[in-house]
Amino acid sequence: MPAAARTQSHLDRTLLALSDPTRRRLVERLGRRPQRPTDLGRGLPMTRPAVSRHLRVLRNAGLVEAVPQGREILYQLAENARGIEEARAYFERVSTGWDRALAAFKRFAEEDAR
Amino acid sequence: MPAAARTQSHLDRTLLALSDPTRRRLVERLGRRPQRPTDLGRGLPMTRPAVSRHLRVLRNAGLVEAVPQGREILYQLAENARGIEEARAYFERVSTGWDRALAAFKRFAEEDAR
DNA sequence: ACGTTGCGTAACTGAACGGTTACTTATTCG
DNA sequence: CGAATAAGTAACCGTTCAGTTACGCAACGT
Repeated sequence: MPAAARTQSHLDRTLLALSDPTRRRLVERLGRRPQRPTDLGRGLPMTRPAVSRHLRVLRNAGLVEAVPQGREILYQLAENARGIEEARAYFERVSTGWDRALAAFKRFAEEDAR
Repeated sequence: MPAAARTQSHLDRTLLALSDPTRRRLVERLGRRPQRPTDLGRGLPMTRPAVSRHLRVLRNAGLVEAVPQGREILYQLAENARGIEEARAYFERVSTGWDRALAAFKRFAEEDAR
C-alpha cells in the first residue's frame, strides 16, 4: 500500500514546526513584537518566499497568526497557542518520568545482579 | 549553491525525533522497561526494519541507547538525555514568555487606540 | 492612472523521510 | 556442524521539505 493519508496531531505539528532553528528564530522575533514578513526575514540567509513558507508552517501549527493591515501583513504570536502548552506539558511529563524510570531500572538491575 | 552540509543542534534532533508519534510511542514503551526491537515493534503497523530505523533516529538524538546482550539488543532510555532537558527548558521559557508577550502587545494596542 | 511595494503562490530541484523487500551478519541451540 | 533467530543494512520507491526564480495581485503614493 503506497502511503496512507497522514493526519497530524497538534503536538506533531508543533514539534515539527519548532524542530527547525529558522522557525524557532522567527517565533523568538515575534516574541519581541508583531512584525511583517519582510522584517522577519531580515538577516536570514534566505529569500522572502522561503520565509513566507516557514510562516505558513507556523500558522498551520497554530503558533502564529497573520493580521492583514492594508497592503502589509502583521504576524504575531497566536492567542491560543495550544501546541506550546501541550509541548510544555509533554516534556514536563517525560522529563520527570525519565529519571524515575532510569532509577527503577537501575534498582532492578542491581537486584538482578545480587 | 547546492545545499550546504546541514549541522543539527541537540534541540533540533530532539524535537524532530519526537515530532513523530511512532517514536514518541517507542520512548513511552521504553519508559516502562528496556526492551528488544522486536518487542518494541509489536503491535505497530510497520515492519521490523522500519522500527529499526526509528530507533536509529532516537539513538542519534541521544534519547535511547542500545545495549547488546548476546544475539539480542536491549534498548533503554539514555542516561544523560540532554535533549529532553533542553526541550523542557525551551518550552518552559517559551510558554512563560508567550503570555507576557501577548499581554504586552495588547497593552500597547490599547494605548495605541486610546 | 500608473508605477511601486508587500506578500503569497506556482513550478521546479535536490535532499531527506518513512516505508517496503531482500540480504548479511552474529549468536544461540539441537 | 547446521538450522533458526535477532538485528541491522542495502536498494528502491513515493512523498514531503526547504530552497530557488518567476509570476500574480491587491493596496499605496504621486
